Amino acid sequence: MVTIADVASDARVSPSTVSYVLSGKRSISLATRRRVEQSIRRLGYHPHAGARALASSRMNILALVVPLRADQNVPVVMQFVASAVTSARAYDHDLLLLTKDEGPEGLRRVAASSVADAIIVMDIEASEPRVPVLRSLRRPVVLIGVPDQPFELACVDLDFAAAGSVCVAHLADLGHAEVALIGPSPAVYERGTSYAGRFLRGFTTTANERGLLAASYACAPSYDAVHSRLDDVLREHPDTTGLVVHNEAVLAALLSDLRQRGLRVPEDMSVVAVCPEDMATSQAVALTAVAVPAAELGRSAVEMAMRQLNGETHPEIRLLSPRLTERASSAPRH
Amino acid sequence: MVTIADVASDARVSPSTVSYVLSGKRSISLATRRRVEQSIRRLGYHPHAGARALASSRMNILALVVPLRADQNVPVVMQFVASAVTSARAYDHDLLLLTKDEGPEGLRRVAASSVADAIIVMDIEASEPRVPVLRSLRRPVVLIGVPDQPFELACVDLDFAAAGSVCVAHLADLGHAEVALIGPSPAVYERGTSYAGRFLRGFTTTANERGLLAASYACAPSYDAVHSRLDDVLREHPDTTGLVVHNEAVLAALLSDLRQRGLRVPEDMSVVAVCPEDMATSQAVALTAVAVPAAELGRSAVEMAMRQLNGETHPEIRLLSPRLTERASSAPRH
DNA sequence: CCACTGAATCGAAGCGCTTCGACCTTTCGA
DNA sequence: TCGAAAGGTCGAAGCGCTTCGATTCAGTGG
Repeated sequence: MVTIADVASDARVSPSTVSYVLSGKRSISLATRRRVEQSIRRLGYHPHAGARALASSRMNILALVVPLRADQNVPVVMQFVASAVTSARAYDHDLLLLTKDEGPEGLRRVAASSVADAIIVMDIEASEPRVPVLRSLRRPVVLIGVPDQPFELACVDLDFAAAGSVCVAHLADLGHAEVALIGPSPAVYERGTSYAGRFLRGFTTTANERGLLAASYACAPSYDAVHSRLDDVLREHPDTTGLVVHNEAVLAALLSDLRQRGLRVPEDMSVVAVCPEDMATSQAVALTAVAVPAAELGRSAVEMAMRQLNGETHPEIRLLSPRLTERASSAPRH
Repeated sequence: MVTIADVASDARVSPSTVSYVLSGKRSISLATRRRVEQSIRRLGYHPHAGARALASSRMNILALVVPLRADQNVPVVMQFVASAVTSARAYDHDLLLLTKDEGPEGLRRVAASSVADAIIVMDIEASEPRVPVLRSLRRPVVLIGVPDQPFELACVDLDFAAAGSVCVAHLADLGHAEVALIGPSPAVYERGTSYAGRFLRGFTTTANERGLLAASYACAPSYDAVHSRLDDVLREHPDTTGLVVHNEAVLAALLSDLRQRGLRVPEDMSVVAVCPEDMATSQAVALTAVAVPAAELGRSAVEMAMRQLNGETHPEIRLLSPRLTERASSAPRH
């Protein structure tokens, strides 16, 4: 194994000088720096992560806690993970994956053993039970999602209230008067996942403000559930002409069910979704949608973690503004 | 921070004794062991990962290299990742995520800096360019997929040749005489991803053996592509009554397109898929399918990596046998 | 009864890195 | 011309852990 001592003797400087070249924490003459860098390249030197961690108490690893229940929003999670790992690398950090299943003990372990310098947690519930543990870790933490009581923890999320609002507003602008929300599965509401409620609130509030009739339905991710929810909508509110779908998993099923009922999108029914961009465009009808900015969330989360690691400690709550893109699935009301 | 010295003095033993209690590498009297374990719990001691790694040159971390191109098989990747991280934890290891984008330099970095003790690589191509680098790392490596020249690297994969064979055999057993394969997107074939070819070979060989007429079509993951491939099939082979679909991404589109053509599944057309179990059951028609055993692959890969870390070094190629489950989408030919 | 063996424990030497203080040159302002 | 400041480099002290003898003490067979 190539050590810093090997590099040092190759470049005829002391190990500490090599270290300073690497970290930039002291000024080094150009000549020396170049000599050292050359030795590093020639020998293929990579600092030993453990040694570095021991000496500096920085592992250069971020932990990311993901929900691995077979939720249907798997692609979104994946997109998020992808963006987080890429962003982390941009800060010369690696990404360690933890599952929600490991529970508080897993968080404690990872923090106490200094495997990870900071922790990013996805899938935050309204009354998130992990908040106390996370606060006790004395490590930077970033939550993806906003619990009711974030205390001093940093959070980042899509502004779901605004998203709900934007969807309704779009339909209102198109002249629709009666709309319905097809929301996440009942399980999500029961779990008290915070975004579901926030979206619904935005949806309802804006519907009221704009004088729309608005109903809302939780919908499990299955063809059957979609079918009965649409039955409900059309029975209870037969004049509904706009659907807001806050449930990626049922989009395909919903479109196909509408078609089978002879309802054309957007002529007979406008559909506005909340889903990742590529999902919106890959449906049978390109969907007008508020994008779930998974990649941006991942980037933000990493950035906020790094900020904290560098001592800039404003426990910030960052809400990303929703952006609605008009596509083929929404049109003025007949 | 709680160190091993704290535990040692609390339990009134030397640090080395604590270490031996933890590692079990020397015999410790029951009384002492208990005392130490109690101190550990009471103080909430977790060994410092860096220090441990420095002293033992074991980081207890496995690296997993995943493809993060927005492939449509994202859920499969995720399932795999989930199973890998869970399995790794069972061996007291953590999982570090790397992207394919990091390239050979990333692999070298992770290996040389001892961040990861072993490396698992997904998305292996037939003539996998990373094989040389991986061999040079002098670390345990496990490939998910089998390149043409695996040299001494361990591999694990579904036996795709057998899978192709099983699908055709099933249709043959049901009396179908003319079948078609809807394969992965042309991009996959071009990339020379190894499983595509192996599946096709199994499919073709068995079709010949059983005296079936068999055609095969690459199919991009879009509604349009599916539509034209089905046009092709029905024009070139109008008597086709069985479809083997080796392309998770197009399943939904394919079923919906068949329905629009007035072709009923399975009465007019039997469909056999290769896809994850939950995907097979969540379609409009429950699909007869060979399951992609993502979870089992993840487990195997981790297990093989751990074996190598423990010095049992048979560079093994493990092929998991396909299992076909009959569901509603296949039936005897009319 | 002695020499030996094995079990249980300890002390100390690193593992490879960062970082602090010290030291030696230059440079520069007074 | 001298002293101070700035720039550049080095040596050594850890960081917290594992592991290799060394040591002690019982028990054992001859």
